[in-house]
Amino acid sequence: MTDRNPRQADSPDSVTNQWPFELSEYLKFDDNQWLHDDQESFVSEHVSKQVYEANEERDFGGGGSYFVGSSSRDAGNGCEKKEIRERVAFKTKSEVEILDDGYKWRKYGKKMVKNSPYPRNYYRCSVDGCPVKKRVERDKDDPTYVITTYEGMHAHPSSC
DNA sequence: CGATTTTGACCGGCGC
DNA sequence: GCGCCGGTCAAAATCG
Repeated sequence: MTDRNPRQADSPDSVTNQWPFELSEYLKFDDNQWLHDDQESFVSEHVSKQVYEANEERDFGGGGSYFVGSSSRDAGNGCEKKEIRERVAFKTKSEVEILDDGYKWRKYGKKMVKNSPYPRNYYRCSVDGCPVKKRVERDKDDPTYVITTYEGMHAHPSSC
């Protein structure tokens, strides 16, 4: 890595905090199956309508953020310690896919997707006990956009 | 020196 | 049964 933002890795306060980006859209699915064949079209359309001011300078400025959530089938369960697989898809406009959200990520794989001429990067939380995984992929239609998919919740202290 | 990255290969699941 | 796809791990190399 070249430079890591001076953000804290696991602070009791920052964990509950939100990302430095501006979340505008928020979608929620149960057993979402996003990222399919024609899914790309619906994403493009959705994101297209979400325009914002040009705030990106060198980091990402945030703004057009797309979000897709899944899992959560049992109602009345906010904090579980089982294998909760929360999927959070995030579309952000940035040139770099290494968006530092406050955690340390260790890349563990790169794969080429058929739908996109760009490779997909697989990241994982370097913190021990953190089953959180991150998937970063570039948009096929808009290379300026990066789709970050978070999987799982941080198992850091002060989380529940 | 340690941590992290990189590429390739391997594995499991699913489809046909 | 085989092929394909996606995902993960591994070893080695590199950076700070």
